[in-house]
Amino acid sequence: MPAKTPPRRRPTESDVARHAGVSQSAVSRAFTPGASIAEATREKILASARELGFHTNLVARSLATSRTNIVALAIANLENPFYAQVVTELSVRLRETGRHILLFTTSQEAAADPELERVLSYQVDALILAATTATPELTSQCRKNGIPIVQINRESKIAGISTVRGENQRAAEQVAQFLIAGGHSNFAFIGGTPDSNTSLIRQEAFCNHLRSLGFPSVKVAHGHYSFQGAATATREILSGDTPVDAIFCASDYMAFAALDVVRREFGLNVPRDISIVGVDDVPEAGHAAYDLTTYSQPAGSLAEEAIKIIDQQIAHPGRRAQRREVRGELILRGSARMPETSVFTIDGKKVWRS
Amino acid sequence: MPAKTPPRRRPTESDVARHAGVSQSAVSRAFTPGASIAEATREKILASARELGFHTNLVARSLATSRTNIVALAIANLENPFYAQVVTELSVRLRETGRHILLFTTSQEAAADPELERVLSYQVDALILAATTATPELTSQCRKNGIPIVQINRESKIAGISTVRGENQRAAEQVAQFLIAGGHSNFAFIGGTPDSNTSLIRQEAFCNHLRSLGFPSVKVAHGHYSFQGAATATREILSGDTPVDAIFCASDYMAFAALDVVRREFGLNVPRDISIVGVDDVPEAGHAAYDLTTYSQPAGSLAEEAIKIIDQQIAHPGRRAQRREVRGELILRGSARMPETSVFTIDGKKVWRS
DNA sequence: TTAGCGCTTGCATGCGTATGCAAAACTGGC
DNA sequence: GCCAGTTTTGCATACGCATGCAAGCGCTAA
Repeated sequence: MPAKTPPRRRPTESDVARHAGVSQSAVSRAFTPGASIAEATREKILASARELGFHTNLVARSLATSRTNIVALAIANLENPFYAQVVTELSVRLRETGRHILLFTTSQEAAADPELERVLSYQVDALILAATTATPELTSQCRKNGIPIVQINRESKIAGISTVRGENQRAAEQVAQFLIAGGHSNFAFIGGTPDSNTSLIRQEAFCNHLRSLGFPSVKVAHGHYSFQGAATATREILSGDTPVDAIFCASDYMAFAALDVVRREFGLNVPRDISIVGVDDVPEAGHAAYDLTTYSQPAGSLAEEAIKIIDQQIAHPGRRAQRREVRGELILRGSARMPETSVFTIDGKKVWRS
Repeated sequence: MPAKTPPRRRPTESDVARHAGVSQSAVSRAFTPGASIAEATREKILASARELGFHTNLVARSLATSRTNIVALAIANLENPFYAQVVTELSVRLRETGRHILLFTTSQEAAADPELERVLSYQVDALILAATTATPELTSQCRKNGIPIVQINRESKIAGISTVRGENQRAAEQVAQFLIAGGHSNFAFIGGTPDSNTSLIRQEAFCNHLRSLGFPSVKVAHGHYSFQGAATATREILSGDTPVDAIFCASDYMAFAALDVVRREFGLNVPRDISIVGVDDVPEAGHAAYDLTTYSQPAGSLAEEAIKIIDQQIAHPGRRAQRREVRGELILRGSARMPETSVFTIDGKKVWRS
């Protein structure tokens, strides 16, 4: 009966050292960029390492350096393609600096997610939250441990949390202006969760702008950032007794649901009977099936800014939290009636100049 | 000038031990389920830990136990909602056993991704590949180090890699049967990448089945699993001189592109002029804008089986690689012409019995 | 009262790498 | 050929936790 394959221990630096006839520290230095080691020795060591199939044990390195090069990413709503994009963009950019993502999928009300406290145990270098918010406890714990937190697309009332977001205020106002120019007069808004301040800011900017221009009050419903939720919200809005000829949705994903319901269940023609506008400009918004007019929020830029903030906070631990805004623009497509004037075509792209 | 906040070192077990008047090992045991420790001591320690804000340092624990409780997940195509679902399902299930995901986004041809070798450095407990395949080198490295590999939705010619997939063969045959029953006679297939064997198996089963029944040869084009790629493939298929009245796509995501092109660019009516069928049954397939007929491939089951395999491999390191198939079913919606017979409505759901 | 047993506890060491410090090996100039 | 200066190297220890082992403890039974 053949002996079991020995549980072959992974080679360590000591193994490599022995094989190359040097000390363990030499091996360590051979793998540390900028360390003091002769080129010849270094090559001899790398050769041995290759031969033995050695790979630096990052766990041990992390213990010794107390840096893991791991960033925790908590994300809700991965089914929303916008956040899938955010994940991808973050991943690509972090990889450029040799870092990786430890993924936590959470519910929207991460406020209540105790699981997130585990980030503290994992000794991650930073914490990024997308579509969720940190609890005050988590925040203070992280601060105590010097772990910077950045929230993407969610504001926070808590001090100490940095924020990256799109142009919520401007987006809402531009959309309002655009819909007015398109001749609409009965507006509705589909928000995310009632407590999401991103959604709230958009809602208030949208409503205030319209109110200040004398339009009747905006119908508001909440889609909770989910597809089904938004579908329900749309039904609610269209079933009321006041007519609605334009719906502004707090995300493209919810706008898709609105389009579905408006067309299939209410038999309306878009944009003849009703206009629908979203926010994000996810790839799907450009697909023929939706052809959604929307205010963009570039995932790549959000990711980039988030990482910049993290890096700064790591470099200057004392520095206070930052808030950054990333520019977007109104993307004209077929889901909203075009104004008769002020629409120009530049480089084959339609643009509206208010 | 006020002193800077001291770089407050995180409390360690020794700190807690001192505070609670016990030894460091006692603290360790207090946090190790099943360890030998008196309940009273344990509580005293937990109290101290809470007071000091102590959290187990998982890096140190990992070094000591040589288990990280981290599973590496390499994923291509996160923009395809199917894989976003897979990620979520894996995340939820792994969390149940206290594990987390270290995310690697790769290109489809991960064959060429050297970045993945890093999983070896991170000492992960297992490696899951979704929509990509491992290189032989990576595979042997992993085997040497006792890291099990599971591929989701991609077969592998390499020994030592476990596999979880949907019913590729049956799916293709069922779809062929269904389209025939719907009265179609000119078929096309849009595959993923030419070297994806998942796509190949579907293609061959589809084509062989039709050929054996005497239908003209199936037009084949490759969409490379991307939206734009599938759009191009669709144009290619429809621009030929032979007519096509049914397209089977290797994924829902590509089917969406086909629908877009067929409708917008060729002005065809679906399903009157042409039928389109996908595979996966992603949530979007049920949305009104697509209403796609498709063969399902349950992401949750795939995730579950993948984890089961991993756990077995970890428990029995010697055991050889496994291949599992997860059941799906044909989901009838509006993108494909209904056969005039054999379609029943069960629980409000349409079902086809060939 | 004491031997014996089982449950708790602490001691000591190991996990694999990084790094300050001092010793060793070079280097170049004279 | 020798010395001062510069690299390069090895030694020793730290990082924070887990765990085998033996000592300590309380309790039961004789």
